[in-house]
Amino acid sequence: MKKITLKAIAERAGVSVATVSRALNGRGPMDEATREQILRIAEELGYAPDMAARSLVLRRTENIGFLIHALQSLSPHTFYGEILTAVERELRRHRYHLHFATVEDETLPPLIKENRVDGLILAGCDLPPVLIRSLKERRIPLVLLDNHLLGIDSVFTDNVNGAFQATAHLIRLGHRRVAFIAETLDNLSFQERFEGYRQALEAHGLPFDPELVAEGERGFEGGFVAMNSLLDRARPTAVVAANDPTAASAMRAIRARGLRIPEDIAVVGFDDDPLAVHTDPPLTTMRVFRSKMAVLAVARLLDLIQNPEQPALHIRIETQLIVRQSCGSPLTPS
Amino acid sequence: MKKITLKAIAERAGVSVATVSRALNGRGPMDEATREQILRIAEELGYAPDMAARSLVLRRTENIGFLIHALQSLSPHTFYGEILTAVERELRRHRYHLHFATVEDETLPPLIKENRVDGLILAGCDLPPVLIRSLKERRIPLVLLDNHLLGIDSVFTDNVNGAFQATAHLIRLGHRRVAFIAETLDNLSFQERFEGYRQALEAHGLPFDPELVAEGERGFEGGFVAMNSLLDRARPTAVVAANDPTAASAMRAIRARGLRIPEDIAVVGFDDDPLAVHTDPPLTTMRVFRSKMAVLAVARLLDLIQNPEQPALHIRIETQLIVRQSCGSPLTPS
DNA sequence: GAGTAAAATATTAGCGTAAACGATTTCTCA
DNA sequence: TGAGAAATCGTTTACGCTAATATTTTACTC
Repeated sequence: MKKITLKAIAERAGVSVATVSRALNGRGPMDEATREQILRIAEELGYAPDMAARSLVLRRTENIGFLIHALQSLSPHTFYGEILTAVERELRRHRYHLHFATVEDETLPPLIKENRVDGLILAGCDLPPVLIRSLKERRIPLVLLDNHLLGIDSVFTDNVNGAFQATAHLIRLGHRRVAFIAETLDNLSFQERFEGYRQALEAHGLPFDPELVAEGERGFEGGFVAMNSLLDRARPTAVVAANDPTAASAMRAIRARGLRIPEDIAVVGFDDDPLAVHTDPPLTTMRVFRSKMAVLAVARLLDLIQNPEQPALHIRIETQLIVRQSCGSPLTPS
Repeated sequence: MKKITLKAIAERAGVSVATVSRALNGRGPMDEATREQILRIAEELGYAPDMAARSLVLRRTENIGFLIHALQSLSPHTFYGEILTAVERELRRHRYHLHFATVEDETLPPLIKENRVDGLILAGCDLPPVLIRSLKERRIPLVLLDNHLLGIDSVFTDNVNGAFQATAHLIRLGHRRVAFIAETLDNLSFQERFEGYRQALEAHGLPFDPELVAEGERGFEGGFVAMNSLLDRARPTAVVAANDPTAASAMRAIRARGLRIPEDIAVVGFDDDPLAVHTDPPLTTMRVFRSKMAVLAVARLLDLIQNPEQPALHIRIETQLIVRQSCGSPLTPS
């Protein structure tokens, strides 16, 4: 089966390749009859332009790179999986394609230098800023997703305000000793959520007690570790977890000590991960709009590709409190 | 910043572009001194071959397509996320790149006709066989991952034997009324697991009772629906779930009726999804080797690209029983 | 040191496409 | 009808690279 090229169509239609190219791309005035005939033949032969030839001459690939830190791939929550598929869906709608790549350090991934992509979506706040800066210097259009950095376009979740609301929810339910736990604070999102937690305490006139803050370790059981070390030294009546896996993990630590949720300790998570509905009791959490982030990031990136010289835009998306049973419902306070 | 091409290097080194190309690709005999000089200059200038030009002439892209049914992206379990990142890691090791695409129906995804990839990994058994066949007819090297079909290379999990073992585990613990639930049986993997369940019953001399089989619906709450409808008409002492999310969901249905796990009903899942450790009690399940599948599929695909005319290979990977607390431990039988 | 073999490098062609430019035909209107 | 404008289409070039072929340089033999 030989490759179907412009030439093949040209021969069949008895015209030159340029005419075929013009007909297919709709450039310049043309005789409607011949255009239709060419389109018909192209359809018949199942023609599709060779991407290599096309991008060689057009200097663009219609590929977008989706970059994520390799760390995240290990992370078992589906956060970036959902974002990835949402980004792909949106790109497909615009006839773009998605290159998926992970980076482990600060070295430039090969797809950049090799001109494999027209732009980049950098997902997550674990990508080293040094890498981001050096990508920016190469003047590749790029958008940060779920991350932000001065001078670079970004679409991200309002973590500070989200954590504020989560904490305020607990305070409204009457809690006075509210703890904060995270797998790690070596992560911008979690730091911001921590900040939101502190602001909420302050706004409600509650003292900040460092004893009520615990860090665990990276990985799925980070929340378990954090919660245990916290319970070893203090006894909060409520816990704000930096994300849902951490919360779920912490819930296991709480129950392992014979404490009840939410009666003894209320728990609120963050992200509205699918697992939130499966914990026992189902987890109250802050919903994060992954697919909305994806759509906005793609739109921004495509705009940036068309028109590169623009001031950086920072799009912040608010979160939404999803009340389940892990804090006691507002109707039946714990 | 102008693009760094072979020509630029050639001019700097005072040789022709062909020599530079040969030096970089290591083809043909060369003066060691000039080769080293060329390599040095290329390094200095940060040269990387333009992928479009390269693949235009070489007729290959060093891109692999990773295809998945759009349905799966909605599915919140991390199964294919882990596989995806494992595939990407393995491809990167071989200096290949990954194109991520989802399909919603049987139409050929554009990346095929446009020559964007050298080969395909088709992940999951939800991809329409019609589509798979038509891809095969285009003679694109491809490997099925977590799926199998006669005449097409595949790497997949031994679902039948896995479910057999899961069921046998329950029977060994003394259970006689063992149920089977799935989100849907409209899926090869789940059908095979169902088959393994039946075979285990038969092998242990237990009758097959259709009353003890329930299907739910696609989506995260499928297990909840299935378990409820099952409990409405029957009362098993143990349940085999087609996968972990289904099991987790079913556990909620069981507890919602005030029944205890594993004392009243034992539960075993499938996949060893990360969430298995977070359920209460932690879920006994069959471990599936995602990253092993990924590595094998990539190896097979790259081999197939180099040497297309080979008989199809079918690589089946066994599962492993992971005993947690949802069945009662073998040491403390329920 | 001439003749030849071998090694090293240069020249050329071509991959499939789009765009610039040029050539031809058709149309418009005085 | 004829001149110019407009429409239509063909030719050429360029994109950056590799492979095939041609040419030069070097090395070697007697």
